[in-house]
Amino acid sequence: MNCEKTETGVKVFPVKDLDLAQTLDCGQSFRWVQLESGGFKGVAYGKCVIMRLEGETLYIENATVEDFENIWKNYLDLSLDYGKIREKISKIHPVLKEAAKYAPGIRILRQEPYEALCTFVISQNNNIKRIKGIVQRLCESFGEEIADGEFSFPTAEKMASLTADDLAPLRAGFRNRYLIDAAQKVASGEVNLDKCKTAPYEEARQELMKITGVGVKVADCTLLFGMHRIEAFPIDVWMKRAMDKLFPGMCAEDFGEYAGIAQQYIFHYSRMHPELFE
DNA sequence: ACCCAGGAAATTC
DNA sequence: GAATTTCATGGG
Repeated sequence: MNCEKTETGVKVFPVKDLDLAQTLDCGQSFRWVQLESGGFKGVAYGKCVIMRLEGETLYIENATVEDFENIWKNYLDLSLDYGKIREKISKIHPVLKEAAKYAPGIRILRQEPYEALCTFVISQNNNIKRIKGIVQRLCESFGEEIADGEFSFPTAEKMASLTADDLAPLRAGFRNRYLIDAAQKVASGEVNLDKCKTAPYEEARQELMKITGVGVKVADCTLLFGMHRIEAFPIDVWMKRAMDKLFPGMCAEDFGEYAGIAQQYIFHYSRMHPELFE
């Protein structure tokens, strides 16, 4: 895979097994918006870029070759061979094979751990459209303006200096105090996010669950999308329906070391086929 | 008016 | 301890 400078950003070729809509707008990150041009604009790691894919050429506007190597290559998980993984997990179950074939361009993003934690705390008993609005207001209110009208995700330290009432304008409701608790425990070191990247899975889960407002599902999503623990298998309402109907008798462990990737294929497939569950 | 939303805490049985 | 209710907010 080669990355070279263009007039306004970088150009990367070849990029396989990537579909930007399937990856950036499928409920793992809540900060990307699709422009009329078709490109996706978003902020991660304090940088704002616009991505677009033409065949197997990925263009990232407002990025340098250095940023690509240090941030975006990692963010999009481009070092992992998803084609090979898809082939492997397709042998587990015919419906999984079908789901993987349906959206082969899904990748698991490597988001910032604290951002993943907060956005999935916000996600509970909520819908994706509203989650995006709350996250947007959170960044505009308490993040740093890194470009004209573009804001980074606020730090745990910044949020730890606030009270739940300060978050009222976000309209996140009962989740406000959960966010403050998360910020305080991360900022103080009571919850160690770095440890969650390498600790045994159940231990990492318990570490996150020290936070009020973090249960098994939010912990699993944080581990999958913020710490790249691809063995995680978050079960939300869609996944529960899918497991009951499409994979009766199976559990997370049956999906193996790439369970998280399988989960994303199944989640997306299920959301695109609601009629399966009527 | 009623139900649901990538759930979890608080309360009740 | 397991099952049920409540928690803000917005959209359909």
